[in-house]
Amino acid sequence: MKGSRPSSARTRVLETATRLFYAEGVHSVGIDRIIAEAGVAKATFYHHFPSKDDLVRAYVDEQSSLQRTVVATMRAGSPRETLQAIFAFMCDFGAGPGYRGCPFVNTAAEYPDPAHPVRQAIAEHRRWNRDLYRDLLAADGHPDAERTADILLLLRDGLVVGFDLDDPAAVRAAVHEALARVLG
Amino acid sequence: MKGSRPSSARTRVLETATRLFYAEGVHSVGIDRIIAEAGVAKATFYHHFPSKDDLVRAYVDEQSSLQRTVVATMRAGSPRETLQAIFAFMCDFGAGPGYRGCPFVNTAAEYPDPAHPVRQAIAEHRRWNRDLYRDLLAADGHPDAERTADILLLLRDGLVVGFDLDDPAAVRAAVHEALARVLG
DNA sequence: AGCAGAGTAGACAGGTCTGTCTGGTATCGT
DNA sequence: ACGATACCAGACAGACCTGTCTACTCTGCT
Repeated sequence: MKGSRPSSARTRVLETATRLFYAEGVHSVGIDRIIAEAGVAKATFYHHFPSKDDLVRAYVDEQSSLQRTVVATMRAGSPRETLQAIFAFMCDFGAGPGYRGCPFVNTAAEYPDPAHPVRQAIAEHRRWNRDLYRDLLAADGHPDAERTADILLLLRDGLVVGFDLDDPAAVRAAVHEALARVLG
Repeated sequence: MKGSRPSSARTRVLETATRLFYAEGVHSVGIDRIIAEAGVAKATFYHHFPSKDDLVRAYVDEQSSLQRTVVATMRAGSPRETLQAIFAFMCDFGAGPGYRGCPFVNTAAEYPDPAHPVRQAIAEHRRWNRDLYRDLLAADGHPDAERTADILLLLRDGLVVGFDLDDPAAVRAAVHEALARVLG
C-alpha cells in the first residue's frame, strides 16, 4: 500500500530541508542543494513534493507535530508545572548552539500573504499553542485563562526572538521573572 | 559638494526598496524590480549602493533612524507617559493596514549570520531600543530598570509578532494588561 | 571652456532558481 | 512472471538573480 511505510527518500528530503530551512531560511535554500545533501534524485523529490511550497508546508507541519510531541511528554506534573517546564525547555533550547529563533516566526517572515497555505499552517500551530496555554491556565484555576494565554503567547514570542537576537542570559532572566509575575 | 544635497535617485531607490522589502521580504525582491519601480538606471543604483547588501543595510539604518525620530516626538510627557505612548503607537501601527511585523525581526530572519553587517545594524537598533526602555524606567524611578527593560523588550517583540500573525484585538488587550502589570 | 558627477537605457555574463523530462534499476505484492 | 512503485542520474528549459559594462546626456562648479 502506498504510504503504509514512510519513504526513506522522502524522510531524508524532509530532514535535510528542515535542517537547512531552519539554519538558513527558506528562500535562501534551493531544491538542488536539498536533493544533493539528501542524496536523492530530482525526480524522486518531485514525486513526493509536487512543488517547493509543498515541502515548506511539510516542514512547518512537521515542526508543529514535533512540538506537540515534546509538550505531550511534559504533561506529567501539575498544569502549572507543565507551563513552567515548557518555558524552561524553550529557554534551554534557545540558549543552546545553533538556535536560530522560531521556525514559524522565521518562515512567516518569508511568506507575506496570510492566505498562503504555509501561513495558514503557521496560524494553525499558533492557535494550538495559544489554546494549550489557555487550557493549562484554566486547569490551574487561573481566573482569566483566555486573556492570560494571550499574554503568555506575547512572552513566548518575545522569548524566541530575544534568544535569537539578544543576550541569552538577559532574556532567560527576564522570561523567568515575567513568567513568575504572570502565573502569580 | 558630494553628499551635501541628498541624491534624488538614491532617495527614490531607498524609498522603493523600503516599501518592497518590508511588504515582501528582502530575498524575494530583486534589484531589477527595485530600479524599475524607482525609475532609476541600473548603473545609478550600483553607483549609490555597491551591492544589494549595502542597500539592505541602508534600509535597516533608515528604519532605525525613523523610529528614533518618532520616539523623539513622544518625549513631551513624563517618562511613564512616554513609555505608554510608545506602546500605544506600536499597537495602533500594528493594527493598521499593511502591517507586516517588525522590519528588524523580519530581516534578521533572512540573515542567519550574526556577524553579517545587516545583523549588526539590527543588533545596534535593538540595543538602542532596550536602553531607551531602561532610561525611561530609571527616569520614572523604577527600582529595577535594567531587568524590567528586558521584560519590556520581550513584550515589544511579542507585540510585533502577534500583530502580524494573530488577532490584533486580542494582542492589543494582552499588551495593555501586560504593560500595566510591568509598570506597576 | 571644460571637467566631474549624477543621471539615462539597456545589453551582457555567469550563475541559480524551479520544475520537466528521459531512461534505467530495484523491490515487492500478486 | 508481471506490473506498480520507488528510486537513481542527469540533461534541459525558461525564468530570474546579481553585478558589469558600454555609450550617451545633463548639470553645476571652477
